[in-house]
Amino acid sequence: MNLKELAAELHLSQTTVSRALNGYPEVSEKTREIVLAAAQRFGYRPSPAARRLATGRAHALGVVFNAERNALMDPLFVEYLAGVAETSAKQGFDILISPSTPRDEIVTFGRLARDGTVDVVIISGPKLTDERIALLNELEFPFVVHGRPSDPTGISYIDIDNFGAFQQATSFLIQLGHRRVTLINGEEHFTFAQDRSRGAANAFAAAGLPNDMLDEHFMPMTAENAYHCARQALESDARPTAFLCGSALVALGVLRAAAELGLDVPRDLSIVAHDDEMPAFPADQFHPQLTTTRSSIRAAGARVAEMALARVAGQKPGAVAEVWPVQLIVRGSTAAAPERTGGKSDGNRS
Amino acid sequence: MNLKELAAELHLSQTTVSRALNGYPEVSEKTREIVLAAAQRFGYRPSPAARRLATGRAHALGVVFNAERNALMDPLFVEYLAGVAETSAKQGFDILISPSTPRDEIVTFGRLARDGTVDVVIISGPKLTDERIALLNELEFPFVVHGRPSDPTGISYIDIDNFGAFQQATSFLIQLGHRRVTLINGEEHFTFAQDRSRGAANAFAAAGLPNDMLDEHFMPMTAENAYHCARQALESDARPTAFLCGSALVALGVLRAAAELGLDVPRDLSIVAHDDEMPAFPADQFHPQLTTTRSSIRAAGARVAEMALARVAGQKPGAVAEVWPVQLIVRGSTAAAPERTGGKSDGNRS
DNA sequence: CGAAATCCCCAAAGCGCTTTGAACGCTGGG
DNA sequence: CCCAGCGTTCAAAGCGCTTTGGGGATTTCG
Repeated sequence: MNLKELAAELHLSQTTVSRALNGYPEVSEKTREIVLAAAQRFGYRPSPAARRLATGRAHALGVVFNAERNALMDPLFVEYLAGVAETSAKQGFDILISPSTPRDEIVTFGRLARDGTVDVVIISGPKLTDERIALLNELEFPFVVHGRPSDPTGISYIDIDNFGAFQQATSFLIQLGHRRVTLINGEEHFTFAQDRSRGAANAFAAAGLPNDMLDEHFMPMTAENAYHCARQALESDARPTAFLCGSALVALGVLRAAAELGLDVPRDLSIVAHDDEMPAFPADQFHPQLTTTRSSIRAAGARVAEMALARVAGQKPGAVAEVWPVQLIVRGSTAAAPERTGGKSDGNRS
Repeated sequence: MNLKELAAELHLSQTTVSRALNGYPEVSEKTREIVLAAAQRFGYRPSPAARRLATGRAHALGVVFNAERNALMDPLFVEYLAGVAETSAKQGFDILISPSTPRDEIVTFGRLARDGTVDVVIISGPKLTDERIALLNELEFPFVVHGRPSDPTGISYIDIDNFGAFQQATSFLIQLGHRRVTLINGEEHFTFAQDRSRGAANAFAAAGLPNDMLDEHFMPMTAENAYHCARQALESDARPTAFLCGSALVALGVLRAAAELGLDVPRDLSIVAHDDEMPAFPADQFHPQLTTTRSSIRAAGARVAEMALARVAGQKPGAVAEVWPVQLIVRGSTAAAPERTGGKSDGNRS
């Protein structure tokens, strides 16, 4: 049943019926009720395609996702998507997933913006110099960002306090007596990795410790990468007594390296990981349970979708800039640093 | 730039231009070339919304996904989605994600089918009695199934050989001397869980062993559930010497239980897991490396999307019914069953 | 009581594409 | 020389909705 038929059934014009259904004021309450009742009764549902053509708005929100073989952030992405879905479903917005490889990502964004299949897109994981943001700005296409853009002026975004989280975690380790700390970070060009790096460095500086006791590595955050990195660090002369991990997956790799080398966590080695709350891998289900800096990536997804919809509804870009606090949760993977058996001068050992 | 403008530019009618672009035969090659060149030059892109309204086809494929707080299959879902995306991108199809809770899943499917926002939907994880399939059949809306429906007549589907995989894995364990085996399976109402169950049972029967040596548990396949289940089994009188796991996550839970009880894998306990190839948790990155029955959920996603598109292109439902073989890959988590120190009569022990 | 304001409602014009039915110019057989 | 037949092209009618620009009733005010 379409609008014309419904209107005929009611002996009203399409105009009136349309307006009644969409809550316009120039229709009397009486007829509105009649119309709504009839629509209900006949199970009338307006055609999204027609509405889209007539209004020019798609009632959909775009998310591009990396379909490259190494979808690194897998478990995170779904959880994030669930958050986005949560709010967008509430407002009857569709979610359009556009697969893309990192190479033609920018083309994908261009297509989304020009085609009009979506009204707004969400960019996640902003980089130091982000061409996606540049493009959308140039096209004047609405978007919001999940993460903190390097230049946030005129951009609505939401981020967690990566700086604070890693500063806090690092301070905590320093207080426990740890001096040699290895930070396994994400890839260097992501702003979040930079923030975390600065957070950790800041804690060292605040404690009056030299910066070179913080051994930092940037890499895609997989368990395997982390494993290799940790093995190498643990077998080196300047063996760290603590690891800062960018994600629970990274912690998993570190745990494996420690186990293989016969190191006990937390006796020989402390581990703090950032935890985005993947339900598939709850940090408190690790062995030992992980000390984490915790934030909900799902909640962030929900919020960023909210912002995206607000943006469609006319909210100015840059109107929202939230940085969510991150809580340090101390569990079983951290302890006081072991006695320094080898003395300070590790260099002599080899 | 729209069709009318492009046509005006070329001094041709919209009809001709439209046909030239869409490859209809009733336009001469000469003008087709001209039109295509001009379209290229002006960067003309037809409006999806208008096309959708005119043709009635959305050029989109629907996937509903469970946005409930416990998105159990998280890592799997992304990998699967990546597969779907891979092929649908190739044919320029959009992917529409519809979030849903298990409760109103059926409503979501109904909406998708009636709204015309998608041309076809993919159902995954069919159940023994599946109301989604029933609904779409009744509405005569195109769909394909990822997994094997309990009644596959007239339905296009693709599945992996769950029966064969678990039969093979179980036989392998039996050959290694294992007699008490615990199977941690998915939820009972899924067809794949039934198939796996039958596969394992069949192996026991074929070896002439009583069925009650196979201890089977149905549950959502999370690491935590598996952990609790494994603890209980390992602390019972009839302690199993081997586990069959429905997924790598399940194996993770079992590994933790074993570690906590001081059991060595594979010396004291063998583990075989089904592996859907989640890149985030490669089975060969576990410690010990997991013996698995391996299949690519991503490839399955790609294939099922292909089928979905074929379905849109007019292929008859039920035209495709593929069951992919599953390979047993022996790694370090399996070994010969330990000597039976306690004798056969475990019942006496308590 | 007439004019202006107020309410409701309507006819019709798009939105940008596809597709039907017709017409055009040309060739070739009768 | 005429007409059927073919290859190309076109004008116009939708697809189902929103929205503009009125236009009857009814009310309100001078």
